[in-house]
Amino acid sequence: MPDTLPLAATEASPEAPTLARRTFDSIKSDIISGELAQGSKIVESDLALKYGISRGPLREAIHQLERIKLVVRIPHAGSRVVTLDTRMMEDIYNAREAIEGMAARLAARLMTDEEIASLSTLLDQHEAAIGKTDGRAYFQREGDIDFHFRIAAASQNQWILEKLNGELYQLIRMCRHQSSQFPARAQTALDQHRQIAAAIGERDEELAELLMRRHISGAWAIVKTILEDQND
Amino acid sequence: MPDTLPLAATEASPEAPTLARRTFDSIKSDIISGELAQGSKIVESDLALKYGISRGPLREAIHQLERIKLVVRIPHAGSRVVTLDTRMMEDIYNAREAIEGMAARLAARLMTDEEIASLSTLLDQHEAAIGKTDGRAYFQREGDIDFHFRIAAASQNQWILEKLNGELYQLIRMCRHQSSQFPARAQTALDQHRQIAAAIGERDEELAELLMRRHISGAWAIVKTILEDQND
DNA sequence: AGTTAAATTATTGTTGACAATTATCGTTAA
DNA sequence: TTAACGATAATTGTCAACAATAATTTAACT
Repeated sequence: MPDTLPLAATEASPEAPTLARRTFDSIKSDIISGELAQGSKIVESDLALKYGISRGPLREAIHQLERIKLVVRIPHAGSRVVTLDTRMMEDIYNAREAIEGMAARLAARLMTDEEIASLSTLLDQHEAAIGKTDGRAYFQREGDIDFHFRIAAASQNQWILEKLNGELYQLIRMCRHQSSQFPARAQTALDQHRQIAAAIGERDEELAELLMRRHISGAWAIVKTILEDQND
Repeated sequence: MPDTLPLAATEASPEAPTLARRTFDSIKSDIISGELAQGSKIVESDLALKYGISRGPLREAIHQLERIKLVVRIPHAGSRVVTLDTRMMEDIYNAREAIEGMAARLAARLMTDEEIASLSTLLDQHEAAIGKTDGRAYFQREGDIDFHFRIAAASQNQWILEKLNGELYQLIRMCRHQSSQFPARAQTALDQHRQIAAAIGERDEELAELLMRRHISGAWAIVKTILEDQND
């Protein structure tokens, strides 16, 4: 029996099973979008009021946010929204390079031929999108993450998938979303994605890992200059 | 001012600032030691009674345990102690190989000469310990993890350090602690540690990463056979 | 007897009040 | 004027009761 509920249900019916979880999602997107400013103090009672819930589930949501590093918490002293400095982002990108390199290696080993074909289709779509929207489109940036997500999923490594999707990508989204400048390197990225996909298609684990690592460290080099320019 | 507190303080004064945190530590060691069996159900009220606290902080402790994967939790359905199957441990070791390889690379770049000398001293101590105690103790006393921890710390990458020390090493400890057999490859491990330390001393990032990865994937090959033997 | 449905129980999710801790601000003294 | 001290306020940590959900048992019916 499909749950074809009336529109009102969208608001009323949870979608997510628990209050804490819904609140977690809300605050998360508020932080990533910048609605909750970096470094701003989080007062439990205030936020509980704002989201219309009690402090219990709100606390739980904050703990989950701390887990994925969107919030830093100090016992008895409260919590603040994370501030993304260059140092932290370098840690993130270095870790990402290592993990996602391994993911690419595993993907080259484990992806089915159908999945590889589907990945190629995805890149075609991205290419079309770039042509239409002049490359800088918001869609493309999420499209970038689409590609990386597929590889992470194909690695069949739960730990890696969870860390990439649940933590690192969130922070990178936040960093991108709040950076004033956007690099227009959509075509470059797409070319590299194609090379990586090709290496996976050849089942060349070594090359897939190498290319992925190079792709990511190259991205970091650019992000780094942007971050450093901003701090002047 | 060193905190040379009297013995009584160890018991009476918290050491950890919050109840939830202390309970987290307690349950964690109970799980790692096997006192709380793998796969056993966790009932909040029972544990709250057992540890003499209310459900609030206990819930918080359980959430933290879920974060480091010692507990799996399903909304509205309760939580259980994790069960370490071969599949999960393979994920862990693959992730560890990637991350700790990167840590070794960064360590080769960033370690001071003093730290390198100190690392060498540590390995001397381990060698002495092996001679005395017939090798098995190297793993049991967790000297092995000491070495790896130093490298993780020397990477100066907070994310990597936190994931290794807070998550992966815990799971590996648990796996070792609850495995009936112990591989007596202390001398082999020590030799490999020496090679890694040497590469770091030479500031050879490439080699340090390579050797670390080989060291870890070698360890996994052994752990894997043990796990598979156990499941018969 | 087996299967489904209702009622009961057990367990988790949520709430508001209370306790403990930390930060803030004004006062006093050097 | 500044530094240290103490009182006050703000905020987090903890608790016990209540509500909602899921699991279990019982009962009825085919």
